[in-house]
Amino acid sequence: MQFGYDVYQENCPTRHVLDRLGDKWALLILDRLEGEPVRFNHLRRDITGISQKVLSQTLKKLERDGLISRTVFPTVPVTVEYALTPLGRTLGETVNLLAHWAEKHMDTVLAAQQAYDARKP
Amino acid sequence: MQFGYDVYQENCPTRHVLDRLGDKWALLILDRLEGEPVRFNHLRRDITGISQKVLSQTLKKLERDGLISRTVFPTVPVTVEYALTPLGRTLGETVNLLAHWAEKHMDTVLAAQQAYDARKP
DNA sequence: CAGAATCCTTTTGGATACTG
DNA sequence: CAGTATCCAAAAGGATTCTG
Repeated sequence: MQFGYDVYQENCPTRHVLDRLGDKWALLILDRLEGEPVRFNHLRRDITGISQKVLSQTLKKLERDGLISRTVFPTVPVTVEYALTPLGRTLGETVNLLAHWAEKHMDTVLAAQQAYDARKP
Repeated sequence: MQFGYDVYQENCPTRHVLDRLGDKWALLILDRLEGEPVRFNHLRRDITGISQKVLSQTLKKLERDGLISRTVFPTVPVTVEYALTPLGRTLGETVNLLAHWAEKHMDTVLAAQQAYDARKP
């Protein structure tokens, strides 16, 4: 099955969704949130290389899309937990397939890259 | 199932693969190439909004990863066909699931966005 | 037809400092 | 702890021109 024709057109709502998924950090965050809820700085430590600014922005987008929830606990200092919503959980299963593909075919991709670079240096 | 722990670390090869998939155009191109091979300008016309430069760059990356093939026909003027490789075809199935998710849950996401914007104007 | 090259604008992202 | 605000460097992207 392919996308319907209109998905290739601009301003198609599905394109907006794909734009969001087409974010290297979003996929990693969604995957990380499977299992238990995770606090902000915990995410920041776990997902190496993401800056605090970009993490903050990405979480906000995912929350806006209804994929993750943000829960504030009135401790001192304040604690914030991020978790997948039911909607986010349905997407998580799909993301896992992507992750599984990546792990399974990673070696093949790397070999293809090296072959390509050898052909076109 | 989640990613292995190392996937969250920088310079993990799986991250490189996910970076490539985390490209809004790559997903659309992979999907469009299911079915028959497609020529450059045909892709350009079908995938509305992509510039010739970005299409060219994206195709090159996908070819380097071994996901698509590029075949040159010595016509005048020259004709170039892009198609999924067997490897690309295995990924295509996963991409379809993502596309299917997007089409199915698009309305829910849009509603979540409007609710979010209403809460935080 | 299928691009490469160039230029220039827009976006993105990192570093730093500050706040409830 | 969990961010926001600001400034600046880097990268991505569009428009245009040119070519085998």
